[in-house]
Amino acid sequence: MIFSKSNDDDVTVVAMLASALRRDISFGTLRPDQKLKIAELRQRYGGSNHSMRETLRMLGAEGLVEATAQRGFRVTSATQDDLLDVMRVRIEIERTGLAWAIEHGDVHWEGRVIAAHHTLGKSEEAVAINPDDLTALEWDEASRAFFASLIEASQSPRLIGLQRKFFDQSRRYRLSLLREGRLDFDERRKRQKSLVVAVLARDRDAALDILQQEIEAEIQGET
Amino acid sequence: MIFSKSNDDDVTVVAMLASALRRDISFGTLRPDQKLKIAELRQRYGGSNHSMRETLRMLGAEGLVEATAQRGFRVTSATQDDLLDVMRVRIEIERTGLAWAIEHGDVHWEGRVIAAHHTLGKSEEAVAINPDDLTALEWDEASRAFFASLIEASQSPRLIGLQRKFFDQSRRYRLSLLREGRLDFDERRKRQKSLVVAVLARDRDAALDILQQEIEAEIQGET
DNA sequence: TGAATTAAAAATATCCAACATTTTTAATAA
DNA sequence: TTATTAAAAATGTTGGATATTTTTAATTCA
Repeated sequence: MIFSKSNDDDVTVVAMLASALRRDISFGTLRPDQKLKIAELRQRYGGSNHSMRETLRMLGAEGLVEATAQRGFRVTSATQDDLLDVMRVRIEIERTGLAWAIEHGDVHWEGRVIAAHHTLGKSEEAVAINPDDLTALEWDEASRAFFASLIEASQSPRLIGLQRKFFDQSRRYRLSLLREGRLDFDERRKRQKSLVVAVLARDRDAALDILQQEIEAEIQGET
Repeated sequence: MIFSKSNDDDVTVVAMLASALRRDISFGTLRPDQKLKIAELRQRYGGSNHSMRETLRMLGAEGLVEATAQRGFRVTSATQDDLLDVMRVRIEIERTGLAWAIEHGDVHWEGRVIAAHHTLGKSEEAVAINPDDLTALEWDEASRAFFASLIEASQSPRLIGLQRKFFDQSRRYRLSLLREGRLDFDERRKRQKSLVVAVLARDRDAALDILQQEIEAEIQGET
């Protein structure tokens, strides 16, 4: 068949529950530290108790939820320290990944970076004007895809997985920055542009530097 | 009470199953790529189908097992490429962690490093003489504790978690090296010694360099 | 009054049994 | 031999039941 589900994400009940919960944690509908009682969650999202437990275990693995033996699950707490930790680690992971990608990447990789950058540009414009939930999610995904494209050629499955994981973990903070209008889209556009230029010029040090700045711009503890 | 279980590892059925499976994957009793059928596993390890599924999800998160929708679970395959990937990532993670620890660590941290090094020394002697399964596991744990002590003062929970995760993922390869007698305990002892010296001297560059060598010594694709 | 104890309620962690769906294997036909 | 089809096996999911543990509320006693 020509058409097929692009991802495995919604084929199983557990996968569906997982994405619903992920979304609600990202938007803060399920707040940090909130107790996640199986019975309540089932009422809200459906699924059997086992499916729900399995789902929570998955989210636990992703770092969105924390499990304590005999005491169930709760949304991972969001503190300034946690934000700092995730961003510092992101910087190290992504710097390493980009360095390796610049070393190994070929011209097709460059093409994919350019494409992802183009898509991201459109999304940034859209979300700057109208930051509603749907637009925000699309923007976040475009952003993820752009960063992912950068290290795609790193040839390290683990590094790529880590990038995704921590990008997902930082989503709550990022969407919160967006909601509060604390993102400088003008600066972002300039940085992203010069990042792509540096990458295409294979100017490793410059590229790593700009990448780090772009990530650091998401920290902004207090204005 | 004075005595209490030191870890949450065995309080729940799932946790018990997880450690049993982890052990058997490490030793290769459950071989790479082996299909993990729920029914068979239950016969062998006990537990209900749900507990077993939950366990496999956990191990999936740890990277020891891979899950495919509708097609169940299998032991993560072990290839030369995979070994290289995990070791390269370990090097980056642990270098970063040690750099941060050297920056932040205090004298108590130094003490813990020395203690862990001492314990490791004893274990290395023991396993060099008699590498049976139990001794091997104790040695591996002492080794883990030593590496962990190095980055303990990094002040990054995520980095510490990643170190553990990838150390665990590389256990299969490491135990296999040990079994085949391809570890140079003399070299290891010297490196570990000088690593501790460099750490205590806060000689960052030297320490990172030796740490990297120590990890690389575990790669040894072909003799 | 306030701390400690006890009893009741809620929630977690399990298990068993059953079924629909999907994948894999074996048998049969072209 | 290759395709097709039928049977078997395995996965994913559900509902209901139960022991254990944690949390909450009520009660007692110093």
